[in-house]
Amino acid sequence: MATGRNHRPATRSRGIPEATVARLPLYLRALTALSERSVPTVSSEELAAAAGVNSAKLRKDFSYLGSYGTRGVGYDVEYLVYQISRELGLTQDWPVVIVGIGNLGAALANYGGFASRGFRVAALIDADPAMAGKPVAGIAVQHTDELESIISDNGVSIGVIATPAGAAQQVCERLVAAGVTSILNFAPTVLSVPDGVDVRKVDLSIELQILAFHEQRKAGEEAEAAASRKGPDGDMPAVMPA
Amino acid sequence: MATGRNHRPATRSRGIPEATVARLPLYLRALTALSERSVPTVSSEELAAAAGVNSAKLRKDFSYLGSYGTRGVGYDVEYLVYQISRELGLTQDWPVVIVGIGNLGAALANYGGFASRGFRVAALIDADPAMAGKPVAGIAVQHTDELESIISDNGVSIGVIATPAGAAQQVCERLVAAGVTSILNFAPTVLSVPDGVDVRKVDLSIELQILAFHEQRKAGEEAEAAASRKGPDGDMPAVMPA
DNA sequence: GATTGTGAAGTACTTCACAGCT
DNA sequence: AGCTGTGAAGTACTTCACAATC
Repeated sequence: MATGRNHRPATRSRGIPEATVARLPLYLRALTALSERSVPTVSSEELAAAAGVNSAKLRKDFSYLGSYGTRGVGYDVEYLVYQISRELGLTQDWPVVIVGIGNLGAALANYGGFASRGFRVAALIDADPAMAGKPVAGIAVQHTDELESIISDNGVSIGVIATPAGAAQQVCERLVAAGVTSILNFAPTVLSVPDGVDVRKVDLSIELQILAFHEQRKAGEEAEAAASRKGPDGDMPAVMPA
Repeated sequence: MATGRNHRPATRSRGIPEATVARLPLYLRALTALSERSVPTVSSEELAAAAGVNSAKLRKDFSYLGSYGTRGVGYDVEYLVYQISRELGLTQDWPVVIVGIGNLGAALANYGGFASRGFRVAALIDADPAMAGKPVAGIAVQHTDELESIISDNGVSIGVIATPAGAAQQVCERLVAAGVTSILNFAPTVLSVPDGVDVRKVDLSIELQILAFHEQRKAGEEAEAAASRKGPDGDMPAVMPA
Protein backbone atom coordinates (compact mmCIF):
# COMPACT_ATOMS: atom_id res chain seq x y z
CA MET A 1 0.00 0.00 0.00
CA ALA A 2 1.31 3.12 -0.44
CA THR A 3 -1.43 4.47 1.57
CA GLY A 4 -2.17 6.33 4.77
CA ARG A 5 -5.64 7.00 6.05
CA ASN A 6 -7.17 9.48 8.33
CA HIS A 7 -10.77 8.50 8.82
CA ARG A 8 -12.92 8.28 11.86
CA PRO A 9 -13.01 4.47 12.04
CA ALA A 10 -16.31 4.58 13.88
CA THR A 11 -18.71 5.99 11.32
CA ARG A 12 -18.34 4.02 8.15
CA SER A 13 -18.81 6.11 5.05
CA ARG A 14 -22.44 5.70 4.12
CA GLY A 15 -22.11 2.05 5.10
CA ILE A 16 -19.46 1.34 2.45
CA PRO A 17 -16.35 -0.30 3.92
CA GLU A 18 -13.11 1.51 3.27
CA ALA A 19 -11.64 -1.59 1.64
CA THR A 20 -14.51 -1.58 -0.83
CA VAL A 21 -14.09 2.11 -1.61
CA ALA A 22 -10.43 1.46 -2.38
CA ARG A 23 -11.42 -1.17 -4.96
CA LEU A 24 -14.16 0.78 -6.72
CA PRO A 25 -11.65 2.71 -8.89
CA LEU A 26 -10.21 -0.63 -9.95
CA TYR A 27 -13.61 -1.92 -11.03
CA LEU A 28 -14.30 1.36 -12.74
CA ARG A 29 -11.14 1.10 -14.80
CA ALA A 30 -11.94 -2.45 -15.87
CA LEU A 31 -15.52 -1.47 -16.72
CA THR A 32 -14.36 1.54 -18.73
CA ALA A 33 -12.16 -0.75 -20.81
CA LEU A 34 -15.15 -3.05 -21.44
CA SER A 35 -17.31 -0.07 -22.29
CA GLU A 36 -14.77 1.08 -24.87
CA ARG A 37 -14.96 -2.36 -26.48
CA SER A 38 -18.77 -1.98 -26.45
CA VAL A 39 -19.24 -5.03 -24.25
CA PRO A 40 -22.84 -4.74 -23.00
CA THR A 41 -22.82 -6.99 -19.92
CA VAL A 42 -20.26 -8.72 -17.74
CA SER A 43 -20.41 -11.43 -15.07
CA SER A 44 -18.88 -11.02 -11.64
CA GLU A 45 -16.40 -13.72 -12.60
CA GLU A 46 -15.17 -11.93 -15.73
CA LEU A 47 -15.03 -8.49 -14.16
CA ALA A 48 -13.26 -9.82 -11.10
CA ALA A 49 -10.60 -11.40 -13.32
CA ALA A 50 -10.10 -8.11 -15.16
CA ALA A 51 -9.76 -6.21 -11.90
CA GLY A 52 -7.52 -8.79 -10.28
CA VAL A 53 -9.79 -9.74 -7.36
CA ASN A 54 -11.98 -12.76 -6.66
CA SER A 55 -15.60 -12.79 -7.67
CA ALA A 56 -17.13 -13.24 -4.21
CA LYS A 57 -15.37 -10.12 -3.04
CA LEU A 58 -16.53 -8.18 -6.06
CA ARG A 59 -20.15 -9.22 -5.56
CA LYS A 60 -19.98 -8.32 -1.88
CA ASP A 61 -18.48 -4.96 -2.80
CA PHE A 62 -21.26 -4.24 -5.28
CA SER A 63 -23.87 -5.34 -2.78
CA TYR A 64 -22.93 -2.30 -0.66
CA LEU A 65 -23.85 -0.03 -3.56
CA GLY A 66 -27.18 -1.70 -4.24
CA SER A 67 -28.54 -4.52 -6.38
CA TYR A 68 -27.28 -3.47 -9.76
CA GLY A 69 -26.89 -6.91 -11.33
CA THR A 70 -29.30 -9.36 -12.94
CA ARG A 71 -29.27 -12.96 -11.73
CA GLY A 72 -28.47 -15.41 -14.46
CA VAL A 73 -27.10 -12.58 -16.63
CA GLY A 74 -24.55 -10.33 -14.95
CA TYR A 75 -24.04 -6.58 -14.75
CA ASP A 76 -24.87 -3.95 -17.35
CA VAL A 77 -21.53 -2.31 -18.09
CA GLU A 78 -22.73 1.22 -18.82
CA TYR A 79 -25.06 1.27 -15.85
CA LEU A 80 -22.35 0.09 -13.46
CA VAL A 81 -19.89 2.66 -14.83
CA TYR A 82 -22.41 5.33 -14.03
CA GLN A 83 -23.29 4.03 -10.57
CA ILE A 84 -19.68 3.63 -9.49
CA SER A 85 -18.72 7.02 -10.91
CA ARG A 86 -21.55 8.60 -9.01
CA GLU A 87 -20.64 6.78 -5.80
CA LEU A 88 -17.03 7.94 -6.10
CA GLY A 89 -18.11 11.49 -6.77
CA LEU A 90 -16.65 11.52 -10.27
CA THR A 91 -19.75 12.95 -11.89
CA GLN A 92 -18.62 16.29 -10.59
CA ASP A 93 -15.51 18.24 -11.44
CA TRP A 94 -12.66 18.33 -8.89
CA PRO A 95 -10.15 21.11 -9.29
CA VAL A 96 -6.77 20.01 -7.97
CA VAL A 97 -3.59 21.95 -7.23
CA ILE A 98 -0.14 20.40 -7.37
CA VAL A 99 2.43 21.99 -5.09
CA GLY A 100 6.10 21.36 -5.82
CA ILE A 101 6.90 21.23 -9.52
CA GLY A 102 10.11 19.25 -9.54
CA ASN A 103 10.55 16.05 -11.49
CA LEU A 104 7.68 14.38 -9.71
CA GLY A 105 5.33 17.34 -9.79
CA ALA A 106 5.92 17.68 -13.53
CA ALA A 107 5.26 13.97 -13.98
CA LEU A 108 1.98 14.30 -12.11
CA ALA A 109 0.99 17.39 -14.10
CA ASN A 110 1.61 15.48 -17.31
CA TYR A 111 -0.21 12.38 -16.15
CA GLY A 112 -3.12 11.89 -18.51
CA GLY A 113 -5.37 9.69 -16.37
CA PHE A 114 -5.68 12.77 -14.24
CA ALA A 115 -7.99 14.81 -16.43
CA SER A 116 -9.91 11.82 -17.72
CA ARG A 117 -11.81 11.13 -14.50
CA GLY A 118 -13.28 14.35 -13.25
CA PHE A 119 -10.00 15.78 -11.99
CA ARG A 120 -8.74 19.05 -13.41
CA VAL A 121 -5.35 20.57 -12.68
CA ALA A 122 -6.38 24.04 -11.54
CA ALA A 123 -2.84 25.22 -10.82
CA LEU A 124 0.79 24.24 -10.46
CA ILE A 125 2.55 25.91 -7.56
CA ASP A 126 6.25 26.10 -6.75
CA ALA A 127 8.35 28.00 -4.23
CA ASP A 128 11.15 28.73 -6.70
CA PRO A 129 10.65 32.22 -8.20
CA ALA A 130 12.61 31.08 -11.26
CA MET A 131 9.84 28.54 -12.01
CA ALA A 132 7.08 31.15 -11.95
CA GLY A 133 5.53 31.63 -15.38
CA LYS A 134 7.20 28.60 -16.90
CA PRO A 135 4.73 26.31 -18.63
CA VAL A 136 4.58 22.69 -17.44
CA ALA A 137 2.07 20.41 -19.15
CA GLY A 138 0.63 23.52 -20.79
CA ILE A 139 0.01 25.33 -17.50
CA ALA A 140 2.04 28.27 -16.22
CA VAL A 141 3.61 27.56 -12.84
CA GLN A 142 2.61 30.04 -10.12
CA HIS A 143 4.52 31.11 -7.06
CA THR A 144 3.69 29.87 -3.58
CA ASP A 145 2.66 33.41 -2.64
CA GLU A 146 -0.46 32.87 -4.74
CA LEU A 147 -1.41 29.63 -2.98
CA GLU A 148 -4.22 31.00 -0.84
CA SER A 149 -5.87 33.02 -3.58
CA ILE A 150 -5.64 30.14 -6.08
CA ILE A 151 -7.35 27.79 -3.64
CA SER A 152 -10.19 30.10 -2.82
CA ASP A 153 -10.68 31.50 -6.33
CA ASN A 154 -10.96 28.02 -7.80
CA GLY A 155 -12.81 26.34 -4.94
CA VAL A 156 -10.04 23.75 -4.67
CA SER A 157 -10.64 21.05 -2.06
CA ILE A 158 -7.99 18.53 -3.16
CA GLY A 159 -4.27 19.28 -2.99
CA VAL A 160 -1.28 17.23 -4.11
CA ILE A 161 2.00 17.74 -2.27
CA ALA A 162 5.10 16.89 -4.29
CA THR A 163 7.57 19.07 -2.45
CA PRO A 164 10.71 17.96 -0.61
CA ALA A 165 9.97 16.41 2.79
CA GLY A 166 11.12 19.49 4.66
CA ALA A 167 8.53 21.75 3.08
CA ALA A 168 5.58 19.35 3.18
CA GLN A 169 4.12 20.09 6.61
CA GLN A 170 4.18 23.84 6.08
CA VAL A 171 2.61 23.54 2.62
CA CYS A 172 0.03 21.21 4.11
CA GLU A 173 -0.90 23.75 6.78
CA ARG A 174 -1.29 26.52 4.22
CA LEU A 175 -3.43 24.29 2.01
CA VAL A 176 -5.67 23.34 4.93
CA ALA A 177 -5.93 26.91 6.18
CA ALA A 178 -6.96 27.97 2.68
CA GLY A 179 -9.76 25.41 2.57
CA VAL A 180 -8.27 22.17 1.21
CA THR A 181 -9.76 19.12 2.97
CA SER A 182 -8.15 16.25 1.04
CA ILE A 183 -4.45 15.85 0.51
CA LEU A 184 -2.42 13.41 -1.53
CA ASN A 185 1.10 13.44 -0.11
CA PHE A 186 4.11 12.30 -2.10
CA ALA A 187 6.63 13.71 0.34
CA PRO A 188 8.21 11.13 2.65
CA THR A 189 6.83 12.65 5.86
CA VAL A 190 3.95 12.06 8.23
CA LEU A 191 1.64 15.03 7.86
CA SER A 192 -0.38 16.14 10.82
CA VAL A 193 -3.73 17.62 9.96
CA PRO A 194 -6.83 18.65 11.89
CA ASP A 195 -9.87 16.38 12.10
CA GLY A 196 -11.95 16.34 8.98
CA VAL A 197 -8.98 16.52 6.63
CA ASP A 198 -8.14 13.35 4.71
CA VAL A 199 -4.57 12.50 3.89
CA ARG A 200 -3.41 9.71 1.65
CA LYS A 201 0.24 9.11 1.08
CA VAL A 202 2.24 7.60 -1.71
CA ASP A 203 5.73 6.64 -0.73
CA LEU A 204 8.14 4.99 -3.12
CA SER A 205 10.68 4.17 -0.48
CA ILE A 206 8.15 2.37 1.72
CA GLU A 207 6.91 0.28 -1.20
CA LEU A 208 10.45 -0.77 -2.06
CA GLN A 209 11.17 -1.70 1.54
CA ILE A 210 8.09 -3.90 1.65
CA LEU A 211 9.22 -5.61 -1.54
CA ALA A 212 12.70 -6.07 -0.08
CA PHE A 213 11.21 -7.75 2.97
CA HIS A 214 9.41 -10.33 0.86
CA GLU A 215 12.35 -10.68 -1.47
CA GLN A 216 14.59 -11.52 1.47
CA ARG A 217 12.03 -13.98 2.75
CA LYS A 218 11.99 -15.75 -0.62
CA ALA A 219 15.73 -16.25 -0.38
CA GLY A 220 15.29 -17.61 3.15
CA GLU A 221 12.53 -19.97 2.10
CA GLU A 222 14.64 -21.38 -0.69
CA ALA A 223 17.38 -22.15 1.79
CA GLU A 224 14.86 -23.74 4.17
CA ALA A 225 13.33 -25.78 1.37
CA ALA A 226 16.76 -26.96 0.32
CA ALA A 227 17.57 -27.88 3.91
CA SER A 228 14.35 -29.79 4.41
CA ARG A 229 14.94 -31.65 1.16
CA LYS A 230 17.97 -33.16 2.86
CA GLY A 231 16.29 -34.31 6.06
CA PRO A 232 12.57 -33.66 6.49
CA ASP A 233 10.12 -35.51 8.67
CA GLY A 234 8.29 -36.90 5.68
CA ASP A 235 6.07 -39.94 5.19
CA MET A 236 9.12 -42.20 5.29
CA PRO A 237 10.78 -43.28 8.52
CA ALA A 238 13.91 -41.14 8.59
CA VAL A 239 16.85 -43.29 9.51
CA MET A 240 20.04 -41.37 10.04
CA PRO A 241 23.36 -43.13 9.59
CA ALA A 242 24.84 -43.72 13.03
CA MET B 1 -3.42 2.28 -0.49
CA ALA B 2 -2.04 2.64 -3.39
CA THR B 3 -1.21 -0.86 -2.95
CA GLY B 4 -1.74 -4.27 -4.53
CA ARG B 5 -0.57 -7.47 -2.98
CA ASN B 6 0.18 -10.88 -4.21
CA HIS B 7 0.96 -13.03 -1.23
CA ARG B 8 -0.17 -16.46 -0.25
CA PRO B 9 -2.52 -15.32 2.52
CA ALA B 10 -2.19 -18.66 4.29
CA THR B 11 1.45 -18.76 5.33
CA ARG B 12 2.25 -15.54 7.10
CA SER B 13 5.76 -14.28 6.44
CA ARG B 14 7.86 -15.60 9.27
CA GLY B 15 4.89 -14.89 11.53
CA ILE B 16 4.95 -11.14 10.87
CA PRO B 17 1.55 -9.82 9.75
CA GLU B 18 1.54 -8.02 6.44
CA ALA B 19 0.04 -4.93 8.09
CA THR B 20 3.01 -4.83 10.45
CA VAL B 21 5.53 -5.20 7.63
CA ALA B 22 3.91 -2.25 5.88
CA ARG B 23 4.49 -0.10 8.97
CA LEU B 24 8.09 -1.08 9.67
CA PRO B 25 9.47 1.38 7.07
CA LEU B 26 7.48 4.12 8.79
CA TYR B 27 9.02 3.31 12.17
CA LEU B 28 12.42 3.07 10.57
CA ARG B 29 12.12 6.53 9.10
CA ALA B 30 11.08 8.03 12.45
CA LEU B 31 13.89 6.19 14.20
CA THR B 32 16.44 7.37 11.65
CA ALA B 33 15.40 10.95 12.31
CA LEU B 34 15.84 10.38 16.06
CA SER B 35 19.20 8.75 15.45
CA GLU B 36 20.37 11.78 13.48
CA ARG B 37 19.45 13.96 16.42
CA SER B 38 21.45 11.56 18.63
CA VAL B 39 18.42 10.66 20.74
CA PRO B 40 19.47 7.49 22.61
CA THR B 41 16.11 5.99 23.63
CA VAL B 42 12.47 6.50 22.80
CA SER B 43 9.19 5.34 24.34
CA SER B 44 6.47 3.61 22.35
CA GLU B 45 4.32 6.67 22.92
CA GLU B 46 6.85 9.11 21.44
CA LEU B 47 7.82 6.92 18.53
CA ALA B 48 4.20 6.16 17.72
CA ALA B 49 3.43 9.88 17.59
CA ALA B 50 6.35 10.46 15.23
CA ALA B 51 5.21 7.64 12.96
CA GLY B 52 1.56 8.63 13.07
CA VAL B 53 0.16 5.46 14.67
CA ASN B 54 -1.05 4.64 18.17
CA SER B 55 1.30 3.23 20.72
CA ALA B 56 -0.51 -0.06 21.37
CA LYS B 57 -0.24 -0.90 17.69
CA LEU B 58 3.44 -0.03 17.64
CA ARG B 59 4.19 -2.20 20.66
CA LYS B 60 2.25 -5.08 19.15
CA ASP B 61 4.15 -4.63 15.89
CA PHE B 62 7.51 -4.70 17.67
CA SER B 63 6.44 -7.73 19.68
CA TYR B 64 6.44 -9.73 16.43
CA LEU B 65 10.12 -8.91 15.95
CA GLY B 66 11.12 -9.83 19.48
CA SER B 67 11.48 -8.14 22.84
CA TYR B 68 13.71 -5.25 21.94
CA GLY B 69 12.50 -2.74 24.52
CA THR B 70 13.20 -2.19 28.21
CA ARG B 71 10.24 -1.83 30.55
CA GLY B 72 10.18 1.47 32.35
CA VAL B 73 12.66 2.90 29.84
CA GLY B 74 11.71 2.45 26.20
CA TYR B 75 13.59 1.36 23.09
CA ASP B 76 17.23 1.91 22.23
CA VAL B 77 17.11 3.89 19.00
CA GLU B 78 20.26 2.55 17.34
CA TYR B 79 19.47 -1.03 18.24
CA LEU B 80 15.94 -0.77 16.87
CA VAL B 81 17.18 0.86 13.64
CA TYR B 82 19.45 -2.11 13.17
CA GLN B 83 16.84 -4.73 14.00
CA ILE B 84 14.20 -3.27 11.74
CA SER B 85 16.69 -2.76 8.91
CA ARG B 86 17.72 -6.35 9.21
CA GLU B 87 14.13 -7.56 9.32
CA LEU B 88 13.31 -5.59 6.18
CA GLY B 89 16.38 -6.90 4.42
CA LEU B 90 17.98 -3.48 4.15
CA THR B 91 21.33 -4.60 5.43
CA GLN B 92 21.96 -5.97 2.00
CA ASP B 93 22.21 -4.13 -1.29
CA TRP B 94 19.27 -4.32 -3.69
CA PRO B 95 20.01 -3.42 -7.28
CA VAL B 96 16.89 -2.03 -8.96
CA VAL B 97 16.07 -1.30 -12.58
CA ILE B 98 13.61 1.37 -13.66
CA VAL B 99 11.86 0.72 -16.96
CA GLY B 100 10.25 3.64 -18.75
CA ILE B 101 12.20 6.87 -18.40
CA GLY B 102 9.50 9.47 -19.04
CA ASN B 103 8.67 12.20 -16.58
CA LEU B 104 7.87 9.73 -13.86
CA GLY B 105 10.80 7.40 -14.48
CA ALA B 106 13.13 10.38 -14.36
CA ALA B 107 11.53 11.55 -11.11
CA LEU B 108 12.06 8.10 -9.61
CA ALA B 109 15.66 7.96 -10.82
CA ASN B 110 16.32 11.32 -9.17
CA TYR B 111 14.57 10.37 -5.95
CA GLY B 112 17.18 10.53 -3.23
CA GLY B 113 15.55 8.35 -0.58
CA PHE B 114 16.16 5.59 -3.05
CA ALA B 115 19.87 5.12 -2.60
CA SER B 116 19.83 5.90 1.09
CA ARG B 117 18.23 2.64 2.18
CA GLY B 118 20.03 -0.20 0.50
CA PHE B 119 18.52 0.38 -2.93
CA ARG B 120 20.79 1.10 -5.85
CA VAL B 121 19.62 2.09 -9.32
CA ALA B 122 21.43 -0.48 -11.44
CA ALA B 123 20.00 0.72 -14.74
CA LEU B 124 17.48 2.94 -16.46
CA ILE B 125 15.77 1.33 -19.42
CA ASP B 126 13.62 2.88 -22.12
CA ALA B 127 12.12 1.67 -25.38
CA ASP B 128 12.85 4.91 -27.24
CA PRO B 129 16.13 4.55 -29.16
CA ALA B 130 16.52 8.36 -28.98
CA MET B 131 16.79 8.08 -25.19
CA ALA B 132 19.62 5.54 -25.29
CA GLY B 133 22.86 6.96 -23.95
CA LYS B 134 21.26 10.08 -22.50
CA PRO B 135 22.17 10.62 -18.88
CA VAL B 136 19.32 10.82 -16.35
CA ALA B 137 20.24 11.33 -12.70
CA GLY B 138 23.82 10.64 -13.73
CA ILE B 139 23.08 7.28 -15.31
CA ALA B 140 23.04 6.60 -19.05
CA VAL B 141 19.68 5.28 -20.23
CA GLN B 142 19.87 1.90 -21.94
CA HIS B 143 17.62 0.46 -24.62
CA THR B 144 15.00 -2.19 -23.86
CA ASP B 145 16.98 -4.66 -25.98
CA GLU B 146 19.50 -4.82 -23.16
CA LEU B 147 16.88 -5.61 -20.49
CA GLU B 148 17.63 -9.31 -20.11
CA SER B 149 21.40 -8.94 -19.97
CA ILE B 150 21.19 -6.04 -17.51
CA ILE B 151 19.01 -8.08 -15.15
CA SER B 152 21.20 -11.14 -15.17
CA ASP B 153 24.56 -9.31 -15.17
CA ASN B 154 23.54 -7.26 -12.14
CA GLY B 155 21.56 -9.91 -10.31
CA VAL B 156 18.53 -7.62 -10.23
CA SER B 157 15.50 -8.99 -8.41
CA ILE B 158 13.44 -5.80 -8.06
CA GLY B 159 12.05 -3.93 -11.06
CA VAL B 160 10.14 -0.67 -11.25
CA ILE B 161 7.70 -0.24 -14.15
CA ALA B 162 7.05 3.39 -15.10
CA THR B 163 6.00 2.80 -18.70
CA PRO B 164 2.66 3.69 -20.29
CA ALA B 165 -0.13 1.26 -19.38
CA GLY B 166 -0.04 -0.43 -22.78
CA ALA B 167 3.56 -1.56 -22.41
CA ALA B 168 3.45 -2.60 -18.77
CA GLN B 169 2.34 -6.24 -19.04
CA GLN B 170 4.90 -7.02 -21.72
CA VAL B 171 7.71 -5.33 -19.79
CA CYS B 172 6.57 -7.21 -16.71
CA GLU B 173 6.78 -10.54 -18.50
CA ARG B 174 10.28 -9.81 -19.76
CA LEU B 175 11.40 -8.75 -16.29
CA VAL B 176 10.00 -11.91 -14.74
CA ALA B 177 11.43 -14.14 -17.45
CA ALA B 178 14.84 -12.54 -16.84
CA GLY B 179 14.67 -13.30 -13.12
CA VAL B 180 12.93 -10.37 -11.41
CA THR B 181 10.66 -11.54 -8.59
CA SER B 182 9.45 -8.23 -7.13
CA ILE B 183 7.80 -5.49 -9.13
CA LEU B 184 6.71 -2.00 -8.25
CA ASN B 185 4.15 -0.96 -10.84
CA PHE B 186 3.34 2.68 -11.56
CA ALA B 187 1.40 1.93 -14.75
CA PRO B 188 -2.37 2.01 -14.32
CA THR B 189 -2.91 -1.64 -15.20
CA VAL B 190 -3.44 -4.90 -13.39
CA LEU B 191 -0.33 -6.98 -13.99
CA SER B 192 -0.63 -10.72 -14.09
CA VAL B 193 2.39 -12.57 -12.82
CA PRO B 194 3.23 -16.18 -11.94
CA ASP B 195 3.16 -17.40 -8.35
CA GLY B 196 6.13 -16.35 -6.32
CA VAL B 197 6.38 -12.91 -7.93
CA ASP B 198 5.33 -9.96 -5.75
CA VAL B 199 3.66 -6.95 -7.27
CA ARG B 200 2.90 -3.69 -5.52
CA LYS B 201 1.21 -0.92 -7.36
CA VAL B 202 1.17 2.82 -6.98
CA ASP B 203 -1.70 4.49 -8.74
CA LEU B 204 -2.26 8.22 -8.60
CA SER B 205 -5.66 8.06 -10.20
CA ILE B 206 -6.97 5.52 -7.67
CA GLU B 207 -5.74 7.61 -4.75
CA LEU B 208 -7.47 10.70 -6.10
CA GLN B 209 -10.71 8.79 -6.62
CA ILE B 210 -10.65 7.58 -3.03
CA LEU B 211 -10.12 11.16 -1.87
CA ALA B 212 -12.98 12.31 -4.09
CA PHE B 213 -15.27 9.74 -2.49
CA HIS B 214 -14.57 11.06 1.00
CA GLU B 215 -14.66 14.65 -0.20
CA GLN B 216 -18.12 14.09 -1.62
CA ARG B 217 -19.21 12.44 1.59
CA LYS B 218 -18.06 15.44 3.61
CA ALA B 219 -20.28 17.67 1.51
CA GLY B 220 -23.17 15.28 2.13
CA GLU B 221 -22.55 15.19 5.87
CA GLU B 222 -22.52 18.97 6.09
CA ALA B 223 -25.93 19.02 4.45
CA GLU B 224 -27.17 16.31 6.84
CA ALA B 225 -25.72 18.11 9.84
CA ALA B 226 -27.38 21.33 8.75
CA ALA B 227 -30.67 19.49 8.34
CA SER B 228 -30.46 17.85 11.76
CA ARG B 229 -29.57 21.18 13.37
CA LYS B 230 -33.06 22.26 12.38
CA GLY B 231 -34.88 19.35 14.00
CA PRO B 232 -32.78 16.80 15.92
CA ASP B 233 -33.78 14.62 18.84
CA GLY B 234 -31.43 16.31 21.29
CA ASP B 235 -31.32 16.38 25.10
CA MET B 236 -33.95 19.09 25.11
CA PRO B 237 -37.62 18.35 24.54
CA ALA B 238 -38.03 19.54 20.99
CA VAL B 239 -41.13 21.63 20.75
CA MET B 240 -42.00 22.57 17.23
CA PRO B 241 -44.12 25.64 16.67
CA ALA B 242 -47.58 24.45 15.67
C1' DG C 1 6.90 5.06 38.88
C1' DA C 2 7.27 4.23 34.16
C1' DT C 3 6.86 1.59 30.26
C1' DT C 4 6.93 -2.73 27.80
C1' DG C 5 4.80 -7.06 26.11
C1' DT C 6 0.70 -9.60 25.44
C1' DG C 7 -3.59 -12.33 26.27
C1' DA C 8 -8.34 -11.25 25.50
C1' DA C 9 -11.95 -8.61 23.44
C1' DG C 10 -13.46 -6.00 19.73
C1' DT C 11 -13.73 -4.61 14.83
C1' DA C 12 -13.05 -5.02 9.88
C1' DC C 13 -12.53 -7.63 6.03
C1' DT C 14 -12.73 -12.00 3.21
C1' DT C 15 -14.48 -16.21 1.73
C1' DC C 16 -17.85 -19.79 1.63
C1' DA C 17 -21.85 -21.70 0.10
C1' DC C 18 -26.37 -21.56 -1.22
C1' DA C 19 -31.10 -19.57 -1.53
C1' DG C 20 -33.36 -16.73 -4.73
C1' DC C 21 -34.21 -14.67 -9.10
C1' DT C 22 -34.21 -14.47 -14.29
C1' DA D 1 -29.22 -23.55 -16.10
C1' DG D 2 -26.75 -19.57 -14.75
C1' DC D 3 -25.49 -15.92 -11.96
C1' DT D 4 -26.37 -12.63 -8.33
C1' DG D 5 -26.89 -11.25 -3.51
C1' DT D 6 -26.02 -12.31 1.19
C1' DG D 7 -26.18 -14.57 5.80
C1' DA D 8 -22.82 -17.21 8.25
C1' DA D 9 -18.19 -18.73 9.11
C1' DG D 10 -13.53 -17.78 8.94
C1' DT D 11 -9.38 -14.82 9.08
C1' DA D 12 -6.72 -10.65 9.91
C1' DC D 13 -6.01 -6.68 12.24
C1' DT D 14 -6.68 -3.28 16.12
C1' DT D 15 -7.39 -1.86 20.64
C1' DC D 16 -7.86 -2.58 25.49
C1' DA D 17 -6.09 -3.21 29.80
C1' DC D 18 -3.00 -4.99 32.96
C1' DA D 19 0.63 -8.16 34.72
C1' DA D 20 5.56 -8.29 34.25
C1' DT D 21 9.73 -5.89 34.50
C1' DC D 22 13.11 -2.39 35.07
